[in-house]
Amino acid sequence: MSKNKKLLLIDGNSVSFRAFFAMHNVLDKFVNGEGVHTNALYAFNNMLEIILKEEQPTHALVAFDAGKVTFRTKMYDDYKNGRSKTPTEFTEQMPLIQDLLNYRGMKTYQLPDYEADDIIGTMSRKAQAQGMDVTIVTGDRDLTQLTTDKVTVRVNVKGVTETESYTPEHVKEKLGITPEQIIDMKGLMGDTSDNYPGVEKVGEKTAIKLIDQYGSVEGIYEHVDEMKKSKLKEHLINDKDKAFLSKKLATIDVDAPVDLKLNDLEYRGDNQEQLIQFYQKMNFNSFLERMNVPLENTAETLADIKVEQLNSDSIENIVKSNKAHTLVIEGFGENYHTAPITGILISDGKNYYGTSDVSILENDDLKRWLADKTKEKYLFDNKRTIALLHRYGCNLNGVSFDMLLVAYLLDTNDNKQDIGLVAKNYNVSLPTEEEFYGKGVKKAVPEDNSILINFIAQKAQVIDTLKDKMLSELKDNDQDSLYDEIELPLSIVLAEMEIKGIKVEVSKLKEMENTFATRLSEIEQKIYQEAGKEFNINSPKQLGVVLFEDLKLPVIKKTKTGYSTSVDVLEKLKDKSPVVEKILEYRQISKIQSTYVVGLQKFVHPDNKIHTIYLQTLTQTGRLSSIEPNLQNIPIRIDEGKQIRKAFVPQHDDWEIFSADYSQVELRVLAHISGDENMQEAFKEDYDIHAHTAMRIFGLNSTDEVTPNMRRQAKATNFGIVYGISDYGLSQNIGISRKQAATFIESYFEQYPGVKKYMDDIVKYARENGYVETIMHRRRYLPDIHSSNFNVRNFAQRTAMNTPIQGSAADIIKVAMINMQKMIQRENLQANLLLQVHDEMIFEAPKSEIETLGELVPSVMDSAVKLDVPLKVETAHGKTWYEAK
DNA sequence: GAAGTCACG
DNA sequence: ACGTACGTGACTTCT
Repeated sequence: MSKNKKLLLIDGNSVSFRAFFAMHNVLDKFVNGEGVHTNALYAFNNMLEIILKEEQPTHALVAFDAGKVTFRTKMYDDYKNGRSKTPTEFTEQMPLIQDLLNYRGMKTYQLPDYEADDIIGTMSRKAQAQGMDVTIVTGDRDLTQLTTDKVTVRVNVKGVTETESYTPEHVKEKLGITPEQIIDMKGLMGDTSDNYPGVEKVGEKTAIKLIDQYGSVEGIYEHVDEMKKSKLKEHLINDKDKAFLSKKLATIDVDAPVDLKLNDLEYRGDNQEQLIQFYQKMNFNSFLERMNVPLENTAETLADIKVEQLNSDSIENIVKSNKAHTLVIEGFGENYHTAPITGILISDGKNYYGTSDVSILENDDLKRWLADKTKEKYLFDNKRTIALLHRYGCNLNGVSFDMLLVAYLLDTNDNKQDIGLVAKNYNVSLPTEEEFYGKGVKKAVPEDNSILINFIAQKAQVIDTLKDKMLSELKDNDQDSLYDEIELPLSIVLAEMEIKGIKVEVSKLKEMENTFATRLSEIEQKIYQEAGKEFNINSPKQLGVVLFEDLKLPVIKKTKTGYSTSVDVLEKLKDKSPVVEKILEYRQISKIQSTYVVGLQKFVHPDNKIHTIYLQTLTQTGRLSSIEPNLQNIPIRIDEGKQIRKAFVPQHDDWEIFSADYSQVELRVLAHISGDENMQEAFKEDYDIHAHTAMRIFGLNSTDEVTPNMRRQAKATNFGIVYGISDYGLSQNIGISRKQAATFIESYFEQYPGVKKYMDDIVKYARENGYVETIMHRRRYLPDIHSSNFNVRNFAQRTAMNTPIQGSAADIIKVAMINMQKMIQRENLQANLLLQVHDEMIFEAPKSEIETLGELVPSVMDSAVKLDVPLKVETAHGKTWYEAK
């Protein structure tokens, strides 16, 4: 017996729309030869590949909406009104999607006056009546009302390649109602995106409760008089007409005049020849590869690169050439401060010279060429390359193209330090580091040397191939000066900081290790006594049992896996049992001990210094991050932890540590970009900003009346604003009620109306453009701003508010770092910039230079950029990092 | 490798 | 009605 027939129905409009936003961040990378965008087309096809493989349909249909006017708009004028207009980058792709479906052998259909839903509903019932199985694919959850034993609805989640399958059981499980009752639910709650009302104050939860009790909208109104007097009852009665209208609007027509026969929908697969031509026109290399079509310009040719030996003869050619060269210095191992160089490759785009004999780096001509800033070079990861070469006694200058930096600026999600991954985004195939070297225990350099050299030659070719395209994208985004004047010069500054390193007194750490060890075992014994047994205090699981089962303390918060034992919980239990305080103390000390006192020692090199690695291309906002070890989170807030800073010292006796930090930089940035006059005035007059805020939001006449508690609350509110405020978040942070927090926020926005306007405008900007920007045009794409999920969307909105603030502050200090390094050279100082911690710079310098730095550093920092408010800088110095604060 | 916790701005 | 602050990295436990 042959397998059962299966009909695949796709909601063309909703899936295309989701496909568009799923790949919105790569919009400009997906353009065909005629300048038409292809991102939605590409994502749609990806989805098709997966669905066709999984479903193996015998019949298929893709339904589209016919136009703006439908029987629903005739019923209700405002149906789907007020939607923001569809971007032209999207509409221009719709004909292409139709073409694609045609070549893939799938029937498409639309019907005047009806929406795609109705076509799908009607055909699903026809197919079901003939005993066929049906799968519906859509981005619209409302279609789950069509679910039956024979009909499965797959709704796109997170982009289009993943779906959630709805069967009647799954609907029941998720919502607690039957598929048929979904229209009752929609009738009661309405739909904001389709713009119909429902009953006031009734959302999903209330709607489901009512349906559970009365079965349907009709059932509810039969019994509405019996209901207890309540606001809900009033709303139900007032909005009765709306409920019935909305139910009608939500109902998919399963009997639309569709003139299609099931036989017309038989699916016979791709029209290979036309599809290949189409893919070629769209530059869809990855799909071509999957069809085993040889490509003109990628993998096959890359593998065939002829590499000549890099030796003194070839170096002669390189040195006398005036062409730009691509440079690959391959290191093996994660941390490039210790990793050996395993291969070197230089190419002028035509000839490839490579070797794994590192002694070539002793060649003076090569050394001179590398250091010559008039010899232009392209590479991937400037900072890493400088650091690797430095350990082999070579300097590097003249780099104009760093593919890693450019990729990150174009899209902060391209932040993996892996050229293979970046290449993939441009449809160029190159193995990733993991694919080439393997992972885990299998990770190794290939025994056959020529394989390695060939790999790094491929890297060089990819850099060369993509350079012009990436640089022109950069220009289109107006990001060329961010790259030329900030990120590229910064990569050199950071390399110098990492290479210089900061000196650490290991003896000091050893001393602390002993003290803390004794103290820890003392606390440990006391905790065991109180608990009445020995257990692993570091295990949240075991600790949870002791606190909440043995000692029966009240459970404040739960995690996915059990009881929460985090600080805020323990703080609330402090007065319930003396053991809680000891546990807090134990946690604090043991954190300091393991992460810092013991942890840092592992990173001290033979030169008695720690050489961190700054990740310049990781964060979504433009900040740096620091790893192996992280020197941006050395304790300061509590004194026991702050002691760690006594181990950080200058590299010479008679030198000091000097630190300089921006005061309130993020709020100043906010005052600048929001243009809020009241906040700008506060900074121009150099008021205490938190006290000033307190005075305003508490309606006082002068800052003299501000109590410390008011100032604390105002400070928290200022932070909250920067983070993209929510009343709940603020209430949790300062321990007030949610209502009070809401009042704070409300009066905050009254006092700083410009800030309110900024928050509204930036979210709107993100919705319209798909990204937000800093003052230096650093971009962050926010595809989630269009999410139908409330939480996901809200998170994206807060991010839209926060990123320009945090990111612009990051821009500012980056400029200051570059200018500072120039200043040190110009003034011929011995001082070294060692660390950056987001809003501060830490230097070491001879004592004799401290006074000069005290003048120079603040002036360089506060003039880094010109804002509408002044920047303020505070400095300190001392024998150790501890004292320089 | 995920989850929980906690260090920093 | 929904469930929260923004951005990071490292250590420990446990599956």
